[in-house]
Amino acid sequence: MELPRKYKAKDCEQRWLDHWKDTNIFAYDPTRGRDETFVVDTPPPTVSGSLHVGHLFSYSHQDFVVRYQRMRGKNIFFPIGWDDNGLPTERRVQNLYNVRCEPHIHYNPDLDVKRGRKGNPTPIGRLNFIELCEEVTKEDEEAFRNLWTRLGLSYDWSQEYATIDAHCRTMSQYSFLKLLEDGHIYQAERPVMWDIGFQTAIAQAEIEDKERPSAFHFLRFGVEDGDRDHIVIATTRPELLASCVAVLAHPEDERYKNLFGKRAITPLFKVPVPIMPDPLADPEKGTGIVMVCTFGDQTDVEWWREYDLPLRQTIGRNGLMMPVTFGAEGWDSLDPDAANAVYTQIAGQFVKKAQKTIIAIAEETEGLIDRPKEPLTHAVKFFEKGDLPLELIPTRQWYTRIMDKKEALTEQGRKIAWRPEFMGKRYELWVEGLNQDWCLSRQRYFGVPIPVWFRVGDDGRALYEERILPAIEDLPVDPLNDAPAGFTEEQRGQPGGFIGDPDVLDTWATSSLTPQVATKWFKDQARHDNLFPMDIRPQSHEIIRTWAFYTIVKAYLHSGEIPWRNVVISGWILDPDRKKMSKSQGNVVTPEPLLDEFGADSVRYWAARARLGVDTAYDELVFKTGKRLCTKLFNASKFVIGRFADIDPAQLGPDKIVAEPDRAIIAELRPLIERATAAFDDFDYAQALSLVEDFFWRTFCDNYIELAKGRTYKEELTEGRLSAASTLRLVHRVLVRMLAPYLPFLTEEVWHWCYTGDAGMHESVHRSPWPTLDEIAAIPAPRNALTYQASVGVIEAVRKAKAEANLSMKAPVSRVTVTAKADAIEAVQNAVDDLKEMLHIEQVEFVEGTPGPGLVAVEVRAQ
RNA sequence: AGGCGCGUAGCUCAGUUGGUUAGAGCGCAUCCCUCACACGGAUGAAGUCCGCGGUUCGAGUCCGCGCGCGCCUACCA
Repeated sequence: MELPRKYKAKDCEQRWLDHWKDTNIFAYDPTRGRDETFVVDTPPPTVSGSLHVGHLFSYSHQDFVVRYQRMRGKNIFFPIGWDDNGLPTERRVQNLYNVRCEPHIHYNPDLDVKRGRKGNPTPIGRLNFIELCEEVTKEDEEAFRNLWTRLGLSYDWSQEYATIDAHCRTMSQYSFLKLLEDGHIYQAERPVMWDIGFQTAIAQAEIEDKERPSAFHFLRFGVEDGDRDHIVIATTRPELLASCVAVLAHPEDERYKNLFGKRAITPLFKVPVPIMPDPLADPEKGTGIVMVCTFGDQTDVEWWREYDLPLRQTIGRNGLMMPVTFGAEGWDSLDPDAANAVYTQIAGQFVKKAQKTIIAIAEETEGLIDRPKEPLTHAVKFFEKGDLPLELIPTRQWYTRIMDKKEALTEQGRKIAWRPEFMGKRYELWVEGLNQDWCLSRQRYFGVPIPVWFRVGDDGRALYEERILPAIEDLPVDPLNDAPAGFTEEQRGQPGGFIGDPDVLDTWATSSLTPQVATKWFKDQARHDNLFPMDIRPQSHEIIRTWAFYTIVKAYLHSGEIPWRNVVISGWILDPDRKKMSKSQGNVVTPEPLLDEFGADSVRYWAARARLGVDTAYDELVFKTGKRLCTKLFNASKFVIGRFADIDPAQLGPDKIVAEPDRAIIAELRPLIERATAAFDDFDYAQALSLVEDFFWRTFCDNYIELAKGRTYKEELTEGRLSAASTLRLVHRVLVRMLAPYLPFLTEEVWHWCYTGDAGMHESVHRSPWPTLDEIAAIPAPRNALTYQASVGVIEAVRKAKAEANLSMKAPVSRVTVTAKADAIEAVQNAVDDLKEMLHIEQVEFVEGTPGPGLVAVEVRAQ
């Protein structure tokens, strides 16, 4: 056999990708039982995001585990999907085509917008917008598919899905209807966390706190019938003054006790509001007395509800101050004209601008500001994808009831094995801190439509209590485009007719169903039952509160089960300064050039070196180390195979391993197999790699091959030569398999040089069995348990002597004296012929004695 | 503010359930072109295992306290 001289990753990668595809070796076999099947719930990456070196990292981690399980004989269910619905895609399309979605515009089948056009955004209809989203999504998916393929991820590509495709829409809508039917979903009109930029409601999981500079403004409020003429209230949001509906202080607060029951008069707007005691008012904060607005924060909402306060909304959905008339119903004022004169100045302004205006007006008004403002920094809630502070805006939204299930959800989390274990804590902490039901509806376009219509009353108004739901077999539906059964499109929006719910579902409403999506759930109940709950969910830690959480919620609500038995958490790739990689910081490393430069195996090696859950600084040296390992494996394999290639395989085998040094190396192999297997069973691929790599390089290449080499050069097929050849073949075949999960391309290449036809092995290394102790059970242990260790002692001593004498390693040595205890002497004697040949020693002398530190003391005399 | 994790050689990190002299890769120094590999090999220098206290015959490993870093959760008067 002619083996290539140098290893070039590129030359073999595409070849094996094609081969694996042709032979379909990664396909799931639905005929096999659950107990012999390993089921993975893969995270569908957001395809509108950029390809990131972190993708290579965490997706490799799944593949190590999966390939190991496959070699353990498991039938692998390893689907992959793409997460494409939602805001990121919408934003990308808006930027790419410079368009704006206007839902009222009709569909234009001939719409032709070009990318990169400058100027004002072109308004286009909803369906056109969705079409563009789908188009972009397709392209993005292709880029991801290419990268995932190049990395050698062993997916069953026939299970591919996209979270916006018809199947996922069906699953997601089915889930919604089921939960609605079971009473877990409800619709309500109430204050909700609202992004004024994207103009949509969002859920608690999408909120991100950011520290922002702000300031306390100390405003004087009037007091009716009081013993004083004013109270001072500290506020960071003076622009909400017009929304003030009450003033609260702690019941025990002596400063304000006597004011409870009286009314305060808001400055500028002169609105009388009640002064009430409430234990939630913190005497330490500000001046200890707080104005309640509709709505400044979550506590305002609670107070508003508890005391049944009026609603005075001033911030609109677009973040502009709404038009308001004082003196009108609900907008009482002691001086409506003055109030309106002030409000007119902020009406229509953006919140932030309105704040400045109000402050300016206040500053000009005599006796309003009590003392200079006090700068401070505080946490402000943002939508994770937005850059404007969230507002609490009363709107009609759909919710999944979860607040009443916190205990049960915590319990579910405890049934799952989190790896590393402490990651389970993050889940529990999140569940503990839940403060609102899951807001499901989004006022967006590219998403799974909420499958609900409402009847329209004779007065032309929507009757939100009179829902029309689709039949399950009609899913997926688009209520804005499809008419419900029994109606015609002409009745849309007409009195006595219907309207479609205009909203789409939170992307997590669909992403939380990836197990059900993959199993096909109610569409193929038998398949679902055979796959669910799944074995593992690999993911990274920042989506514990979203993806893991919501998936656990859905599995619990739908089937009372956990979705998977293990959650396997990958860490993050940080930049070399240990900062998070992000597009905005410009420190993102793109993956393709790395694959080009180092090859997929080397990149995977880099990923494999990181332990589960541990964030890892990006370090190119590790790629180089990976490449070195590949080169070493290539060269060693070429050599090892060359040492026995011309011997009839029938003459080689475990029964031919008779030489003591050979049996010694086999003995070393046992703990390796045991420990690496245990590590892998525990999802600790990094530990397994470290063990295998160390054995391969140090034990096998540096010592054993050198030791046994001499015998393999014998002319005759001596017992010693056959023993060495058999050992090399056996150990090498074990190591290639143990490296296969990490280096799938190179190991497959090497495998095909030699082992594809072996009994008990598979044509592909990736379907061949992971090494077990059974394979070497028949090989007796060496007579002396110290043989390997004592031999290495001699090798190291002689090498050291040669290095210190600046000699070549092949320089001859006339005599070596080994001082050791009797059993170690015997051990060395068992390998002494190999040692002499390897180290070019003429004569070895043994002296029984105490060697000092170590097993053997070695004295070397050069020639 | 609470919770979690981390702190080991110049750098990046291992360290199996507590056990001799704490390891690897990179880097550094010296040497070796040995018929698989110079993308290699040999040898070496280099660590108060963050600090203090405790448990133990024995602690990098277990416990307590402290310091530093990171993350999670909370924090909008």
